[in-house]
Amino acid sequence: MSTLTVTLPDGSTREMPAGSTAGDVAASIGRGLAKAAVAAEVNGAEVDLSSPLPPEGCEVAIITANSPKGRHILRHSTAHVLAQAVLQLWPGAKFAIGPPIENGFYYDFDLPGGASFSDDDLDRIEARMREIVGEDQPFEREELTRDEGLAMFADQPYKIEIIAGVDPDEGAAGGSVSAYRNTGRFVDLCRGPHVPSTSRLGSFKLTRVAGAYWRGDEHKAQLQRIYGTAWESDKALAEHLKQVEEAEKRDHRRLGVELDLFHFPSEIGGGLAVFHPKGGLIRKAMEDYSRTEHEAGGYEFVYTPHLAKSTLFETSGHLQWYAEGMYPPMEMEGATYYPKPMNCPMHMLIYRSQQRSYRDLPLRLFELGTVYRFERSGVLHGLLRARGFTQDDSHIFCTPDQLESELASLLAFVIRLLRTFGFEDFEAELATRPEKYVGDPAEWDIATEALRLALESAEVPYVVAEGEGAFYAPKIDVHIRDAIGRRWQMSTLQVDFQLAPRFDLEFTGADNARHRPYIIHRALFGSVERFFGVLVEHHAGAFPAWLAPVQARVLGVRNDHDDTAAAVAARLKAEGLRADWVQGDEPLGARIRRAKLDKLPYVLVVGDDDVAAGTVGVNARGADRPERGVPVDDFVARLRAEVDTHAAVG
RNA sequence: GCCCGAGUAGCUCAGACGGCCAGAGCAGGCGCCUUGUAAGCGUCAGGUCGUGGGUUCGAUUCCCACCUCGGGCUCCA
Repeated sequence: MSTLTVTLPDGSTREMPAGSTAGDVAASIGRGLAKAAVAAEVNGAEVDLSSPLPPEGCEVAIITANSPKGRHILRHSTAHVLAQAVLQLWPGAKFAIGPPIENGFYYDFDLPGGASFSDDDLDRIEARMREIVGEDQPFEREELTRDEGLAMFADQPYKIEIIAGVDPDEGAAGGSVSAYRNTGRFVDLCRGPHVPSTSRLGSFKLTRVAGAYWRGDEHKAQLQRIYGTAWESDKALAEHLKQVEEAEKRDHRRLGVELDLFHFPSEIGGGLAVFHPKGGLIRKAMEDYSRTEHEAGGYEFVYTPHLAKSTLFETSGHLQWYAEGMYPPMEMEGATYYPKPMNCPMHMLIYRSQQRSYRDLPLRLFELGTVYRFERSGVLHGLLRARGFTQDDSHIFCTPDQLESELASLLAFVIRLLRTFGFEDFEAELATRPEKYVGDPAEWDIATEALRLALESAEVPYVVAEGEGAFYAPKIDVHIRDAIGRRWQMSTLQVDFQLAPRFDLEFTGADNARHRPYIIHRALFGSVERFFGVLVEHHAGAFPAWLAPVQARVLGVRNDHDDTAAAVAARLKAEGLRADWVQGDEPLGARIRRAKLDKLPYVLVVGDDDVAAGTVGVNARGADRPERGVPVDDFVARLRAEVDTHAAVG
C-alpha cells in the first residue's frame, strides 16, 4: 500500500496511507488533537478535515477550535446553522451573507413580505439552532460548476448575485464554486472550510438584530441582520459575555452620568457635549499637562476662530475634498462661512503672515482647537464619536532635511504622553495613499517613506494600512490597548506636501532662495473629548490621583471632629491638592461608602486619636485595609509625589 | 438617512383588561442620632408617564406621526 509524507508544523514528518485525510492526520497524532480539530491547513490553504491529502505529500497543520483560525471556522459554521434555522422558521426567506466577525458572526436575510426580526424572535431562532446542533448534521462540501451553482440557488437572488460576481478566470478553481450541505435540509454557497458536523457547535448566543444594507450600500436592499457570538466552549462563551458586561459597566456615557462628568443636552444637539465641573477638572488636568509638555517641546501657542469664509476652505481643498464631513454653510454680508472641520488652514495663515527664514524652522504651532464635523446621526457614540471636539492640534513647518528628526521626536512625544495617561501597549498603523487624493504620487511616496523610517527608528510595532490615508497626506495612527484589551485609535501624525503650495508658503534658505516648507500635522490626544472618553473606560472611572477631580476627602469620625476635618482639607488645598470634607452627621461607614462610589483615590478619617497626634487615617482606593495614625505631613508628601509623577495607580 | 429597540421623579427601575390620589430604591431638603473605615432612623418635596394628533364617555396605557437616546448598516460566499 502506498503512502504519502506529511510534514507537521514542528518540522517532523509522518507517513500516512494514500488517501488519508487531514482528519486522519489529527487522529494519528492523538485523541485530544482529533477532538479539538475543526479544520486543517494543507500547504497553507484552509481545508475541511475530511478533504483527502494530495498523494505527493504535503505540509499539514491542524486547526483547533481554541485558536483564532479555529474560532473563525466554528463561527462561520454557526452562521450556517443560524441561516438554516431562519429559513425553516420563515419559509421563503432569502439569505444573503453570513461571515464570521470578531467574537462572533452574523447573517443577513430578506424576509418574505418585508418582515423584520424583533428581539423576541431571537429566542425562537436560537431554540431551533440548538435542535440543529443536536441533530449532528454533517457539513458536506460539494464542488459545483458555475452553472450548477446558478441552478442550485435559482430561487436565491443574493446567492445568484454572488456566483455571478465570481470572476470565471480567477483562482485555481477556475470559475467553479463550492457549497456546503447539511443533510437534505440546508445547503449554502460557501468557500469553507467548516467543522465536520453541527454537533461540534453549541457554545453560542444570538445577541441582537439590526438592519444592514446588501453589500453595505444604502442604495441597495435593506436586509435583516442577526448577530451572534460563538466560542469553542461554554466557558469561553461565559468569559466573553462577562467581558461584554464589564465593558458595559465601563461605558463612558454611563459613568459620565454617574460621576457627574459631562452630558449631551438634546437642547444643544446630537454629538455636542457639555462638561460638568468634575469632568472639567479632569479635562483641565489633561490640558494643563499637554500645554506644559508642548511648551517644553518648543511649541508656540496660537488661537484661531471657529468659522471662516468659504474661500479659505477652497484654498485648503477642504470644500473640494472634505465637504461631506463639514457642517453646512451660513451666509452673512454676502459671504459664505463654514464652521472649521480642521485647524490647519488657519495655522497656514499664521505662517504666511510674515516672511520666514530657514532660521525660524522648525516652527511648531500648537492649539487646542475646537472643530466641527458633520457625522451622520447613526454613527454618533458619546464622546468617542462627536460632532464638535477639540484637537490638541499642531502644525510643524520644517525644512526637508529636518523632517526625519522632527518625526522621530514626535513619535517619542506621543509615546511619552500615552504612557503618562496609563497606556502601555501601542501599535501603529501606517496609512498610505487612498483612491481619492490630492498631490503628486511621488511626494506621497517620500512622505510615506519618512513616516516608515520614523516608526522603525522609534521601534514602534506597526502595520501598513493600504489606502487608509487622509486625502491630503499619508499618516501614522497610533493605537493603544486599554485595561480590558480593547484597541483604540488615538494619536495621528501626517506629512503633508499639499498645503504649502496651496497657501504658497515659503521660507528663505541659506542659499537666499525661496523654498517650500514641509508640514507635519499631528494630534496626540487626537480629540480631547475622545481621549477623555477612552480614559474613563480605561480606568473605569477611577482616575489616578493626578487626574481625579477630588483627590482626597476628609471625614471626621463624629461631627465634633468637623473643625479638624476642615483644617486638614484646607491644609491639602494650600498644598495645591484637590481635597474636600464632609460633616459628620451621618455614620462614618455611610460617608466612606459615598466616597468609594465616587471612586475617590483617598479618604482621610480624623478621630480623637488623630486630633491628639496630628495624624489621619488613610483609606486608599484599592487598598486591603485602611492605615491608621499617618502624620498629615507624610500624607501630603505622598499625595504630592503621586500627583507630580502622574503615578498610574493611587 | 435606513432597520430594530427604548423613552414613567435628578439616577436606576416597577406598574396599568383603557377607569379611583402613578409606585419603589438611590440622590435632594428638614429633623433626630454622635457615629473609627462600603448603607442609622424619621419626615418632606419631587412626575403635563418624550411631544403632537387620533380612537374612546374616559388614554400615561390602544393607533399614527414626530423628537430624543441606544444597537446595527461588507470584517465581502
